Amino acid sequence: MNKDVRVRYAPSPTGDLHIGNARTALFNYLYARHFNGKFIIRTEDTDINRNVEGGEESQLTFLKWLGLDWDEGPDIGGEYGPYRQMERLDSYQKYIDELLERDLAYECFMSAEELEAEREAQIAAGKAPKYSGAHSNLTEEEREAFRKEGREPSIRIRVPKNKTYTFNDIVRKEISFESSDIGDWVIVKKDGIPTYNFAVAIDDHLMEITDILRGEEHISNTPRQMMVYEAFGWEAPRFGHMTLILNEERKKLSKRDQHVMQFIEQYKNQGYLPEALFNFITLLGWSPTGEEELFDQATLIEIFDPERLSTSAAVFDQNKLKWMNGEYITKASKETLIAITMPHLIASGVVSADMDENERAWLEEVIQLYQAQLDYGAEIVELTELFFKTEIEYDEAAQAVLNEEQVVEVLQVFTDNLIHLDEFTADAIKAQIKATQKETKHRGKKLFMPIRVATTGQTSGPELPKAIELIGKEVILKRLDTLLAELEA
RNA sequence: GGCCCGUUGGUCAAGCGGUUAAGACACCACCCUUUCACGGUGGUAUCACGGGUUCGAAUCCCGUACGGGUCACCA
Repeated sequence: MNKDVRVRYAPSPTGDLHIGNARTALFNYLYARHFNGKFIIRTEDTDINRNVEGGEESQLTFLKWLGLDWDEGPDIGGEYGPYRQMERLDSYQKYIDELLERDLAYECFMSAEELEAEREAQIAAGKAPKYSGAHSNLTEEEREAFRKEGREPSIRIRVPKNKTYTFNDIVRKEISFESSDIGDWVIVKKDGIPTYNFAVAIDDHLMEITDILRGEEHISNTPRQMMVYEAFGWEAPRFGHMTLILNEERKKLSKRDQHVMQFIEQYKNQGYLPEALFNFITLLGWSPTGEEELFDQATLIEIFDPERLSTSAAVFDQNKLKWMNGEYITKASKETLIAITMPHLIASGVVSADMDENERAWLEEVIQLYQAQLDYGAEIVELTELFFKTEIEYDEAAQAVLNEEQVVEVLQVFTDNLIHLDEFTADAIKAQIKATQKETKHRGKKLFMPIRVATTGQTSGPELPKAIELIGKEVILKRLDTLLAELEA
């Protein structure tokens, strides 16, 4: 690389940060940092009808949450500002004027209805819809006449005839398009605002962007942008088009999909860790050389290699994300674990936000019981249900255990042992389980399962003595008594 | 429909002319744990199809099928 690498992520503030956008941002970030380049954020807000209030802020907030940082952007400025296209309108004007001046662009007065009619006629005739060029050679008089009618012009660029646009895609290698397949396209809308394809090329050039990684849906935009670079004699950046992320039906992940969570915010809210999400998304459409899959951000920056970007689309496997998040939770600090779980417990109403110190300490112990098996924060609610109620229900698997013949004896003895316990601690409880074993001669599954099921209602769960301690003597004895009464009846 | 892109297990994927076709998730089995969870070991399962090229093809070429993207005064 002869020039310093400058890479950008250009979000439209039309909504919250989506997984697909996050991935684009993340790979550009990795690319910039790997090559010791600059990472820039530019807001593409030229579609004033679709912009939403707070959209930009939301995008930036979740980018930050994911662990990205940038060198220039709408929030921090920089030498190449401003970083919002709507604030750059002035800088586009001279280029528009120049194109008009050189007759490389022209005013088109056709109405939306006329354009639509033209398109439909082409489709009906079995042809690819494409602007006909009807207004490409209007005389000054004709233009004047249209203006008198009150028509507003848009500005279209003249697409060169019989030209092949070829570029060497970072991920797909050589791709070419014929200019004859592309109609003169709009560079300035009727409202005077430049279109995406035009503004993006001007901005990328002005901001000295060297490399662009974006979604596959932009492949066909590339020749258009190349035309702009060509018209001004500018060198085009390197383009790389990443594959799309698909849903289970192998369709482009769309915001309407019900099966997977689409927005980064949802993952944050469900108690996913940003490091896990970062790691997981990186592995969607890119793979390292070795067999390792768990990487922290610094390592990913170091080993990232754009040559290893995948050329085929990937299905978003939420299940594997869950697993990976679980791996990160297992390694997380106590503080992090509490932070991603406690709010869910409070929200579910089982504990109060202004709990006292004792309750908090108890709750933290309960939560820690599940650190190794927890996959995401919100899961804590169902996992810990049994700690927040006195009566429990026994499902089929539990019933099966309770039907075993030794159950009554084991539970009877265990209950008697427990009643006299002064210190209701895990160690003491463990000793009583041992004592129950000696007395009943039952051990292993025959010993533990009845106790586990009777006290927790579940056939699987956390370490038993500790769980019993945390449930508390009173509740445990109550459960035991109730169950024994039922079993004997 | 035109143009563009893609196709290795259920999913993510390695592989870039010669491999017993890695690894991960999920699933199953076993081991560890006096139970559970964690962990460990092993197993089931893949080169879309048809032609070439080659001594040899998952790898290269051409077709077909299938999937996707795009053809906006959206980005």
